[in-house]
Amino acid sequence: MTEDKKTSEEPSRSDAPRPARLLDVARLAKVSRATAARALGGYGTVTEETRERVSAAAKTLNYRLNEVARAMRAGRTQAIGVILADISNSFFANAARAIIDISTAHGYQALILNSADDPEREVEAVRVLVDKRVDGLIVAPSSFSHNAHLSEAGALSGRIVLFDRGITDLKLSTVTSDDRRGAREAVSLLIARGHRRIGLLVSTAAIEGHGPGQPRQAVSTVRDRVAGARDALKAAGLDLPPAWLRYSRNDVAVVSEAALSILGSEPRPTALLASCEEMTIGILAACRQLGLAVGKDIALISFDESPWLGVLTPAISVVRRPIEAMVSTAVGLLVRQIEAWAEPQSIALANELVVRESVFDHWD
Amino acid sequence: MTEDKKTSEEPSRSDAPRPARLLDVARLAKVSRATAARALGGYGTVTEETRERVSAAAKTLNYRLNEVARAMRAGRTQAIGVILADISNSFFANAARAIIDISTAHGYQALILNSADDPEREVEAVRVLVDKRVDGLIVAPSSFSHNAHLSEAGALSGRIVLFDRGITDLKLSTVTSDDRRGAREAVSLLIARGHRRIGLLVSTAAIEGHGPGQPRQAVSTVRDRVAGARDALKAAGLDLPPAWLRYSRNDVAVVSEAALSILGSEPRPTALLASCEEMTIGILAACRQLGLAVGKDIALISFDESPWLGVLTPAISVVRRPIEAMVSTAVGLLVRQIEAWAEPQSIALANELVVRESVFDHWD
DNA sequence: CTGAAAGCGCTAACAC
DNA sequence: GTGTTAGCGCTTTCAG
Repeated sequence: MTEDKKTSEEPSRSDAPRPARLLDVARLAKVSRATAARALGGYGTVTEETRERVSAAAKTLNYRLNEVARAMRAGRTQAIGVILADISNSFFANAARAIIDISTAHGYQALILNSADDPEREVEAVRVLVDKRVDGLIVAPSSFSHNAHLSEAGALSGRIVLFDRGITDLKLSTVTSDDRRGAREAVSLLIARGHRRIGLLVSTAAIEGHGPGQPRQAVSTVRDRVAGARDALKAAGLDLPPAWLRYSRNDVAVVSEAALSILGSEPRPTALLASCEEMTIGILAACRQLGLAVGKDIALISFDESPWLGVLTPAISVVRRPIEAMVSTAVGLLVRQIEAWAEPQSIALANELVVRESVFDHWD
Repeated sequence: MTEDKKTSEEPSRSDAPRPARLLDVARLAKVSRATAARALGGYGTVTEETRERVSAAAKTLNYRLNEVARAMRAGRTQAIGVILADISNSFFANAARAIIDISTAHGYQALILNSADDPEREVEAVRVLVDKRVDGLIVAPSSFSHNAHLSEAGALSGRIVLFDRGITDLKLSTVTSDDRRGAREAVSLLIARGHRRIGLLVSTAAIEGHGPGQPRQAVSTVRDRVAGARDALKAAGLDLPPAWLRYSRNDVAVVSEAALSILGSEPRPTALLASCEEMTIGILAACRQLGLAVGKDIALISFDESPWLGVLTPAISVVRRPIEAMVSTAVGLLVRQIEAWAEPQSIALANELVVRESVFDHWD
């Protein structure tokens, strides 16, 4: 029993006694560390009597397993790293809360970092999380092309899931929503209701201010939504003049300006598609300023559901993205890849078009 | 140089080679681990030449420090645990994103957990985070009284900061906003504008459904806001009949019902104070249903700012709580307690009353 | 059924 | 200036 030398008794500077270790429990129970570990861990074979003695000792000393040591020993941290593109965007904020709950339910701790849509910060975030030895990574990439750090993320190969935004030339698991289709259906509805002049306000970090041209770095969600809208317009033989299309940085002031610019064009669109909650807010602000009534002068459909949208007068129609399901799928996929060496796969979940009062008939 | 036995060369099942260790770097650079550590860590003394050799070796092997091992050795994880009372509440969702950014800026990783306002889950969350050996804890407690786990959080004593909600009989650092005053000012404004019948809709997890009686477990924010409102009413000699006061669970359906119940009372209040964004949404839903116009039939002030509130017609007035500053203060305080053994202190930050169109004059 | 001992990857006190 | 060595707290052969 006289293994290990006894620890120094000098009190730490803090008034709190350092937590008990397994060794302390073993000593008190008069067994070896191995036995104590077996008793507490519920594996191996221990007499019922010793088990109880050890449990009692553990309780007495208020013993708690040191997860850092366990992680070190096991080579697994039971943590997944999460890098969100822009946590100030409500979509990612909502994703964050779902991730916290769902990864906890899977027995993993989520370490969430924000890249603020800056590729440099994203690279750094990957580094930090890899250094922390997370067991896997969920990334909403900030750039379509700048992604070497993902393919080469060394030890994590095969344990990365792309979230919300796809990168076609990387064979990584990817969970998205089918936004091309979502946008197509939304615009098709507007067309079916008689609208002929339809504008688009699209959020992207890949631009300074706002403008009509698609930025090179635009991520897949941006591309898909615009493509989907164009699909629908084209099918109806309609045009999308630059004046009615605005890519905008996701910043209140800029968005309002972008919205004003679309709504100030001549002729003005009778309907708008907004790519996220923040774009909708900008449009509402612009309408207020111009004295235009949504649901009367301007039809509006927004991406992303939010509780307040349904209680406005008029209530705002949305393309509801299945955030919970997306997160749940992403975490599930990742956990399977971590624990069962599963193959990467890509999944695009369906959106739901929720029609409310902001869409009205408009026949010239 | 021939310390340690060489590691087995068997390839791991994964195609990814296990990451290089300090020992590998040392070998390649033909120095000892200690020297390699010194060279890489930039402490101690090493020749410029060896330093470069080691750096080169590290780069070649793509060496990254194992933070788990470092944490184990150092006894510090550079992580802070965060337990939020209800992350589905927009206030805490906003706090979460601020915490992620701000703790990163302080060089700490935030481990965020959600107690869903359940004391049991909160106790469990503390346990999990203590086991992970976080360096400190930020907690938005779910209960006013059920808090033994906080006072006795063993090794963490002196490194806990209460966030948003205070617990008077625990001498822990606490960061709150001055909600009693916030509510008082809001109600005073309504009174000054001529309102005499003022209702309150207050969110609390400590109740099933909704009702007029304050739950025992109600946390400090709930108590303070109601107390502040009562202060103002009392000063004006006004009454708060039970029919105009509703404590409600933070659930869309329940909130709407609670709002309907207040607005359905006879006589009906001419003004309402809502304790958070979700309460405001419930009130808007109820008003829609009853055909009442906010800003005309019903004056409204809400706690918590949110971008959409300002673009409604009418724009909603709010008691703006300084979320960023609160988080920043809490993290700063905690870091100081971790790194400099600072004393606990309590700070209540001022709210700002933002008056918008939802408040109107009402003289009988 | 239980104990001794090795070692996860790192750092730091102590030699040389 | 550089190397040796002893752990941090845990798990897990391998003996007994």
